[in-house]
Amino acid sequence: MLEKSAIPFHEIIEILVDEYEEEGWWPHESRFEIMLGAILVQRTKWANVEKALDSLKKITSLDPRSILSLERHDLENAIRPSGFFMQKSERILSLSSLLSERFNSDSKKLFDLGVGSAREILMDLNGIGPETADTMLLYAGDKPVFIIDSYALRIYKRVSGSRSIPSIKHMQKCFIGPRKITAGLSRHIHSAVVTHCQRTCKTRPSCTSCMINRYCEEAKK
DNA sequence: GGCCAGGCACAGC
DNA sequence: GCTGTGCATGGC
Repeated sequence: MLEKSAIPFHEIIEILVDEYEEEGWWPHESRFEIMLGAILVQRTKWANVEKALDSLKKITSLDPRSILSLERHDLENAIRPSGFFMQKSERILSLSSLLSERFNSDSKKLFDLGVGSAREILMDLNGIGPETADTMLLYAGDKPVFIIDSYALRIYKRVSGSRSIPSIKHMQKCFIGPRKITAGLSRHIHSAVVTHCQRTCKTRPSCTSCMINRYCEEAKK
């Protein structure tokens, strides 16, 4: 009976993907900027991340060495709007040191090691967990990685009416369906899931206006 | 003024 | 292994 599911998840995801374009919702100018954004956005809204990135752009050239040359106080002040500024400045310095020392500040070299190795190296850094690592792999490394975040989990739980936490493999199977995972598909699914959860399937959901409510246990309540 | 936001680490069961 | 908690700011 384990992980048996009659819910047509990939049909649901198809609807969301059709509804929400992947309109460059993660703006960036470099791989490193994406990686910084992935740290800065932890438990924070993107609007606040933009403030932090804008401030950083004014005082650095947004590359690892330039970040490392900052006074700690200036780094903290720049990223203050994104919250948790002491933790996040520590995490940003760890990442910058890693890239500077082991990859000559070229993050592409890290991703060229492949998904498995790159993920392991990133997760060894304090403050980079599975979601942040996978976000970096997908958006900065252009790797075909499926991101499980709290939004994907929310949709899974509400649609299925299940309280238990499914395995990552199971969720991936549900969301991707029979298709082959590509970076492009994964980005599109991830952005659609996030957008849907921000606009409709919020902490307190607006089920009456939801385009997938006919599939959803939560909406039947 | 309370609640929430693209997590993670760490302590205590 | 799982659950609770601290981390901090900004916007509704």
